[in-house]
Amino acid sequence: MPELPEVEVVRRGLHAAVTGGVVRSVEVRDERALKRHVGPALDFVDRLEGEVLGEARRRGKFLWVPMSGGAALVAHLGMSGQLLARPVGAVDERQLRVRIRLERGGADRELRFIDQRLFGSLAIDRLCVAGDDDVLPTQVAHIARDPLDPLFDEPAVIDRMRASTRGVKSVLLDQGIVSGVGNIYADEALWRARLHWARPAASISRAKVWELLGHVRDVFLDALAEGGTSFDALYVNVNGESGYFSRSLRAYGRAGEPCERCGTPIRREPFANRSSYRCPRCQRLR
DNA sequence: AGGGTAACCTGTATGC
DNA sequence: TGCATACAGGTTACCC
Repeated sequence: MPELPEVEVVRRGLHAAVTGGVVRSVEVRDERALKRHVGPALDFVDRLEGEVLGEARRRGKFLWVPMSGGAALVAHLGMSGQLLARPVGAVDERQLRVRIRLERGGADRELRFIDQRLFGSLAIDRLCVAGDDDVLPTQVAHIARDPLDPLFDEPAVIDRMRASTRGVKSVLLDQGIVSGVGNIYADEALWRARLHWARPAASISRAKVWELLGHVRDVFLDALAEGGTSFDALYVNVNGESGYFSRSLRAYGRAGEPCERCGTPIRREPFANRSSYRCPRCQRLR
């Protein structure tokens, strides 16, 4: 569920809530929430306890918090993951999977990982130096920079996208080419660019792909300004608050509603075991 | 190479 | 009320 804007909202919240905290204890209530951790739950707990948490970082949809010992606490929210900063003693959420008790400035609080569907997970991972001198957790090394990254190499990404004969949406969702885009924002950017999701990327002009990436960046920034997209209580920031960008969606989830440009009803179509939404008039194949 | 599919999970909405 | 089905923001593996 959470795509770049939602994950970035969480990252900013983590910065305010946990940076500088010392891990006092860790409770793993469901080991399935450690899917990305190499090793048993006990190892996860041992490597986390006593560490001082640094400043939260993000690449694409991955989050991590560097720790004093040199490793990092890595999080991916999957479809339904949440990271919440809660006071000690607050009532446990139904899907609370991992509880991390922190001490900061003499006060205790909890960083909680909640995940309904368990496609997200936490892990302790070591940091490595990736291609361009970037320090990343090893499991994040294959993730490309996102369009909001100051070092995003736009001409190189345009080349890579146009080197593919795949459908343009499939390329947008490929986190190894451009990261942070998921099903919602792919459909929104394609609507803004008037492109059909199945259009082969290689058939789109350089200028048009450049425009498309501009729309991806714009829709990310628009969503960020609204606190992200929440359809229900599944996506919330670290304080448990929803975002409001769902009001501004123009394609995603709007099947049957008139396109804001031309009035034609938005259509839902099967795509890669999920759904794509497009305007059948503005976003044609040829 | 890249598409289709399934697997990993739980919860909600809908229809009968 | 119950039951069956479809669907949901992601990622990865495997099979053609």
